[in-house]
Amino acid sequence: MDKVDLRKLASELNLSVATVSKALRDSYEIKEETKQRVRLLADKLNYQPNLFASNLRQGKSRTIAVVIPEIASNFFALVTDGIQAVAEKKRYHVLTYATRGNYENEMSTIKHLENGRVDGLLISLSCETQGHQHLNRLKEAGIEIVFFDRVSQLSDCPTVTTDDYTSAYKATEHLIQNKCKRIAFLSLPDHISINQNRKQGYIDALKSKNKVVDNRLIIPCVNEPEKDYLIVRDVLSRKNPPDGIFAVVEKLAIATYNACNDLKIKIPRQLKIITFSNLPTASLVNPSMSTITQPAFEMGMEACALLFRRIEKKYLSNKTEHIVLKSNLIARKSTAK
Amino acid sequence: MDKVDLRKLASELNLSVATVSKALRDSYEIKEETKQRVRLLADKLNYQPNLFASNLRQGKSRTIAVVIPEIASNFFALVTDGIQAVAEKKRYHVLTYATRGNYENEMSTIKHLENGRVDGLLISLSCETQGHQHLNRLKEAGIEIVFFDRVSQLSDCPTVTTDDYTSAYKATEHLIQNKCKRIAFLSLPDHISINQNRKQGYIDALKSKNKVVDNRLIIPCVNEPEKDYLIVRDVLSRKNPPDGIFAVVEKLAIATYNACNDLKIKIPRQLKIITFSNLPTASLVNPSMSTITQPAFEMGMEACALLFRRIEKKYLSNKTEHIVLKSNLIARKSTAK
DNA sequence: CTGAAAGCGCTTACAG
DNA sequence: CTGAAAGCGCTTACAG
Repeated sequence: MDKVDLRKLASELNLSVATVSKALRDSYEIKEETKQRVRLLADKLNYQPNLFASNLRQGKSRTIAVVIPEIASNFFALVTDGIQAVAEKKRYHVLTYATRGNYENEMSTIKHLENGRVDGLLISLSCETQGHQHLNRLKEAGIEIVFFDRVSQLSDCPTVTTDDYTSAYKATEHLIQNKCKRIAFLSLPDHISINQNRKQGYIDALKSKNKVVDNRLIIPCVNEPEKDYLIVRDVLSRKNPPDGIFAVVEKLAIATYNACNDLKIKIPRQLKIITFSNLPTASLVNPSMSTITQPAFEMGMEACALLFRRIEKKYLSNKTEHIVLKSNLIARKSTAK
Repeated sequence: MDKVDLRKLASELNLSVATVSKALRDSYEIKEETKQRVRLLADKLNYQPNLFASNLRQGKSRTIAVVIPEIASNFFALVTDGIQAVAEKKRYHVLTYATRGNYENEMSTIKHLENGRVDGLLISLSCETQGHQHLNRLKEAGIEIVFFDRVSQLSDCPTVTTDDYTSAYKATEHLIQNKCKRIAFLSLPDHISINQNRKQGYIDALKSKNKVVDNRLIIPCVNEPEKDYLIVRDVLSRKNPPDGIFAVVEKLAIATYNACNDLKIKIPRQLKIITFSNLPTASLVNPSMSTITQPAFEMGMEACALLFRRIEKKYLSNKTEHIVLKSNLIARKSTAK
């Protein structure tokens, strides 16, 4: 079975390649009867246009890239799912890249996107990301960028985030109300905006209750499972250990649960825990875990829809959209009095 | 800043486009000095070759597609992670498509891949998949296919799976040893090979212990969270309910936990549960969950490596590789006597 | 060692 | 309404 291309269709139909191409693109220039003949044969021979040829010619790709720190996380998996759902409807293809929280990876990935391979980029920054030259160059190359969750404050790109400051404030308040005196904030590396917002919410909530903000209770983790576990266990083994943990991501909460099991610390009696999380088993763990749950799937959909708005009508892009979605605080047993 | 293409480099360097292209591809035809001049300028101007042009010309894409039923599942997220890790090293791009367990989706996705957009496909079949014409056509188009986990018995493509029959046999045996008399097998829709292997393992284990296989204890779920929950709750509310549940995927186990909570059924006293699962919180749920854990990340790596072996040396492809990885049975409290 | 030329398979402005 | 021709940006067989 030879390859079916426009030339083949054209010769079988005694038409020119130009006419066949236009017919398949439903051009007003072509009469209905011809269009039908063309479509019929194209279907019969299962013609599939060569995307590289048409992308090259048209200068667009109907493809977007998604760059995330990791795939195997409930949050990012749900976001990606939401992105796919929207992209699929638009008949766009989705290239996914995991940076593993590594800045070098992120830079080289983005550099490889500069050749027009994609029309747009949805990105959640890796933990280590600091500079923005690589993203600026991409923008200059005419590729639309939308940040989600872990956004950059330095660029004027559109963003989709959740109300991290407010959620963190409420979560801290919740711990205080349930009698926590020494609340440890388990954080990711510091230059992530999301982390800064959450930390600020935590700090402001403490201040508003006239609690002293103790720097030793802001625990920077490193985003490596084993090391994070050791850091957490270390904190819980201190002479004057915390009686409340506010974890900025779910894997730190899991590390805390594991450390408590190993150290025989009772949750919530000796230690209360709340965390940002999209774990489907939050209500099933022992004890059930209080969470702030982000609308991850929705975030993916919103971010992708926003990206398409930008791709499809660039001329309107003088204003920069910032969408903020609400997270949900669900109190369970891990923070019970 | 205009676009930097070969022509631009060539004119700045007083060379021909052909020479520049060859220099960048490190051709033996070009002298070292010229190569260096070219590379220097290319770096300086941040030249990125247009992939559509070069793919069109060369007839390959350095891109693979991953088609999975869903992204937001620990298992598939881990597999995808493993795939990415290998693809990244080979400097390949990865297009991801989620079929949502829908056959139509799977067909149309695969049809769109027939145009040479990718060099290879890694696929785990959707629950509903039955026919194989769409995959056969893709093969005829010269695109290499590797199946993983949910494989097809009908094609002669290479596969990467786990030892599902054996694992299921052992899991059933484990339940019997812990005194279960009526073990319900919660299954996915039936035409998935993985499901058939797991079911056969279950049946054979029962037979080997001289237990009757009661068809009513093979419970087909439908792969929709709410409906599955209702099916499970219904089973547990029967007059003569099961005292053991063997779930073929983790979401059915989660449904079971939820149903037990609602119906006040005590695990493991009244009901024991074991499931195939990659949940990071299996040891933290209440009670901790006995699992058969598949090496998901490794499966992704193996499948991707196998695909590259096929892509890179098709001439050797007269034998079909089938890789089987070992799963791990981890007994926890949910199956304790 | 370098370059002119053809061609990958499309799309589209233009002519008829 | 149809078609001839140019061109998207590369790569490569061939000539010199």
